[in-house]
Amino acid sequence: MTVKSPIPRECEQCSSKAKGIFCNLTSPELQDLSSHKVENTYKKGQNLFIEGNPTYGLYCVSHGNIKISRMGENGKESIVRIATDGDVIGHRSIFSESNYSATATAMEDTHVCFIDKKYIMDMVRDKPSVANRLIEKLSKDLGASERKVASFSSKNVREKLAELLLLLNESHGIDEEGLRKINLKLTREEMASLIGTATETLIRILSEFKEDDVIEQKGKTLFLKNTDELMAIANIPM
Amino acid sequence: MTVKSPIPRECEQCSSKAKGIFCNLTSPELQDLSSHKVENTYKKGQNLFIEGNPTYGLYCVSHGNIKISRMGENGKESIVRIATDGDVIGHRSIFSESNYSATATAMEDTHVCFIDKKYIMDMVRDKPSVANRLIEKLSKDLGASERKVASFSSKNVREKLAELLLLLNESHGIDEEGLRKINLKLTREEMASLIGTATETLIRILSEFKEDDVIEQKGKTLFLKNTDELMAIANIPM
DNA sequence: TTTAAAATATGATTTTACTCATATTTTCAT
DNA sequence: ATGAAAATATGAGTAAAATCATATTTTAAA
Repeated sequence: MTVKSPIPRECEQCSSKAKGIFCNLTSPELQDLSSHKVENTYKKGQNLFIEGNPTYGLYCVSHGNIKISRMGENGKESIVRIATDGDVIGHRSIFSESNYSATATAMEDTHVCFIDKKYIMDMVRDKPSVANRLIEKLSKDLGASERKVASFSSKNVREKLAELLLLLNESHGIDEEGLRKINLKLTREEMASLIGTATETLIRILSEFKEDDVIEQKGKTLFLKNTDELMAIANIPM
Repeated sequence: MTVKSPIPRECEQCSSKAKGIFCNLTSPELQDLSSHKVENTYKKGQNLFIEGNPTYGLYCVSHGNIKISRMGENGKESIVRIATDGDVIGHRSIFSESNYSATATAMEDTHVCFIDKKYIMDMVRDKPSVANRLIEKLSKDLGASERKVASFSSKNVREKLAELLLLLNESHGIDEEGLRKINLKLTREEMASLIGTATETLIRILSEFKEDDVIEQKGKTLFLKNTDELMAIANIPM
């Protein structure tokens, strides 16, 4: 039995603080934010919001992994990204469209803080640091998204999968027994959806990677054994 | 000989104003902006900036089409988008990375205003309306980019091409003889690069569209004859 | 604990799109 | 105006990945 680290009740202690858009706020400002947030827990499979619904505000992930996905016209789910501890969700939608363009689903039991749209809007107007951090965050998100488009338009599945494993390593990787463990439970179908390929194709190439000793699989969990080789496969310059 | 509309010298008259991030500024503020901008003309093929170069500031397209492209690891160009009259370029890079992630190339003789990074930064800090518009713009750009990722991961070339034609219609389409004319000179190679496919494949499917009377080609210019059909092909709900 | 359902895995076949080849047309520089 | 280069076009062969089929393993529910 492991000792769980307690979930912080105050924004000041929250993992979202450093990564998020509130990192430059003063203590009193954070306390005000704290008093305006609404804490929520979601069980595995529950939705924070659904594609097409009107936007209510911003979500800060305090603990847990959340799947952001779109439903394609063909009925197939396309996963946009996996948000994790400290990530902010919904910040794009509240500033561009009136409705969410994707669905957010808890991948496990999750602790999330909700901040009302109006409070955020006021903050962006009154606190330059928040506006600035938000601009920075959106810019980085856009950069990442454009990189993804570039990958999708020039890479084959093998290259895209290698790239995905490296990205998951950055967002969810932890050290374990000298290897990098992808600390995230994903079905093969979900992995396939992240790179826009068929589940069977993904499984096949994953098997090739195992064959080539680039990754290892214990149960459902993936371990990276050779990130340099993955970089080479993904065509990422070092 | 056609009568050219004069290119405005003042931001207040500029086509960038309405679309851009400065639309809520007062007259004196616009005049100050005007006096800080640097006007530039670029001949066809000249670069505004190059991928990897440090960022200097923001570019407002007053007149002309500008290609934003990345060089893939495989040596093939991947076109991110085509910016046109009123568009802003480089706003993402100056707020996230220190270097441009793409190259901007004039597709014809072009008139562009350059605004220094520091001036923009100060403005974003001091004028909430500018920060707000910028946040909105980045949010919309991110939305568009995420839509593109979704398309790329679920659509085949035929669907992507139909979608591209519709997008070009929105950004560059004009009415002519009851049809929609794509008012933009693109080589087939460039069109292919916009949707991440091989040039030959693009030409083939374009021929199918001609066959099916969905588009028409006069010289190098494309005309859309049946946008509803294109929507159906692209799987875009009406 | 047993059983049904879901997920993983692998093979066979088909489809899609890429590559290579080559012909024709268009564009551009001299 | 003319020739070279670039762009467009189309065919043939190949490669990549999707689909369909089915077996095995894992997971979760009764």
